[in-house]
Amino acid sequence: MTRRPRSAPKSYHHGDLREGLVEAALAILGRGSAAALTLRAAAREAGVSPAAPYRHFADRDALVAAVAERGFAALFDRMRASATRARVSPERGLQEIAVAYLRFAMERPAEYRVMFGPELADRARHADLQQTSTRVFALLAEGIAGLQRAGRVRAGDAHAMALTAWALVHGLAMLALDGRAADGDLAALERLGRTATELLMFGMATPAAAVHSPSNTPARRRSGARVPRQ
Amino acid sequence: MTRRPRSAPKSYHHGDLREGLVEAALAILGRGSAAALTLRAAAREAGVSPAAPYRHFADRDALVAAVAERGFAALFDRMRASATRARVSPERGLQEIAVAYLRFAMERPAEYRVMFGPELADRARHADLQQTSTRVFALLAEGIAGLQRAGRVRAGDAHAMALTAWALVHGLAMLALDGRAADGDLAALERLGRTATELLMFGMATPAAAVHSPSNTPARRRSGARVPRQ
DNA sequence: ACCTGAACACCGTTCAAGT
DNA sequence: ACCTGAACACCGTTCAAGT
Repeated sequence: MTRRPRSAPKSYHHGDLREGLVEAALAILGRGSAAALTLRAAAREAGVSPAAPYRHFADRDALVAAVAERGFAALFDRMRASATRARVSPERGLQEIAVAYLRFAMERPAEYRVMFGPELADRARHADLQQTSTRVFALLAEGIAGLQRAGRVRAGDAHAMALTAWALVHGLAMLALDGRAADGDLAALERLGRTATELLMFGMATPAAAVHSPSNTPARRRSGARVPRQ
Repeated sequence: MTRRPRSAPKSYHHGDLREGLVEAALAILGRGSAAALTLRAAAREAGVSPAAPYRHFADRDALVAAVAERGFAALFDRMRASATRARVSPERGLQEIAVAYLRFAMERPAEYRVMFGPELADRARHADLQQTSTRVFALLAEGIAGLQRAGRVRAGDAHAMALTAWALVHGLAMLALDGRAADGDLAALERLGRTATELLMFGMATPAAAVHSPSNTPARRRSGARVPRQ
């Protein structure tokens, strides 16, 4: 958001260079890997000199952050659309959010990698990015809070639960992009995503163990009524 | 593994240059970020010319792969030690594996990032890395298979379950390194890790919902007896 | 067999200069 | 106000040459 502070001044020969550089970066990511995304390559793609980007971005990381922010905004839209589409059951809705997330990662792998790449390790530098990525998390947290209100998810720290859900899908996405899961097969990854979210919803433990085992009862109680704040 | 094919020939002025370069790389990662790890910097640190590394590594990515392989080996040792230490209950053992994993990521953040970085996207190029990282996964898969044999974890695809567990802790580690979880506080991350693994073990659903809700029953059945292979 | 020195193309970034 | 041209330090990589 806040792409430009004031009105859009169609400066620069071809329009808005800041926008043009982000588009160029997305094009580079779309056809290559994250390593190909250099400031100079983006400038070339946009048809300007290597120094021109510095009028609009403090450094290379700032361009990367802008691209990542675009990515999070697109991911947010996908997730929300998917959630409102799947009105079968609340649980199903959360599951479809996860599937939409994984689909995004598989369709735009280089862009997804950049969204979580080391360039943005100190995220305080990029306020817009921080804000947009937080919206993705908020979507998950709201979904879980809604399930709690509906009595479908146990009481407890919705924040910790949402982080757990995010970690799960993000981890699956990364393992898939690394070729460690689903082997590049989108349908397989979607199945794995549904399985994983079901496991998170209903647990891996046998129903008998969850009820009778002495070692499980306290753990279960802790993860329920008073999940520790993180 | 297979650090050197034949006997260790103490060539190069200071010993074994291949080994020296890996040590240098680890030192660089230990005091800086992943961006500081360049071939030339590693060569400088090892006291050789910029071209010398090419006697031992095909390119920069090969050095990164060797460093990552070290990381996975160290992570494997930590996880296994932690699992054998926590002999309280099998579930507890799995939980302690997760905590050991998260602790490793927090203690060696740059190294952890390199282990999952984009440089190693095509992992087929680095057979040793592939093999060692697979051992980490196998440790999780064996732990879950053991829980299944003990009747503590429901029957189903142990491979999918292990991938789910790995995705969860890997996702938590990444979110923590990105400052999105636990805010740099190791103790908070350990709590979050225990909470998350408990949620995966016992589920987020209310016990009532898991048993009575009509929409959950088929889902539960699917995630249990015959989890789809991925 | 292993390393050095020099070189090439490329990158991030800066800065004076142009319009 | 925005962009160009030239420059600097740095990087990955190659290759002839040294020992």
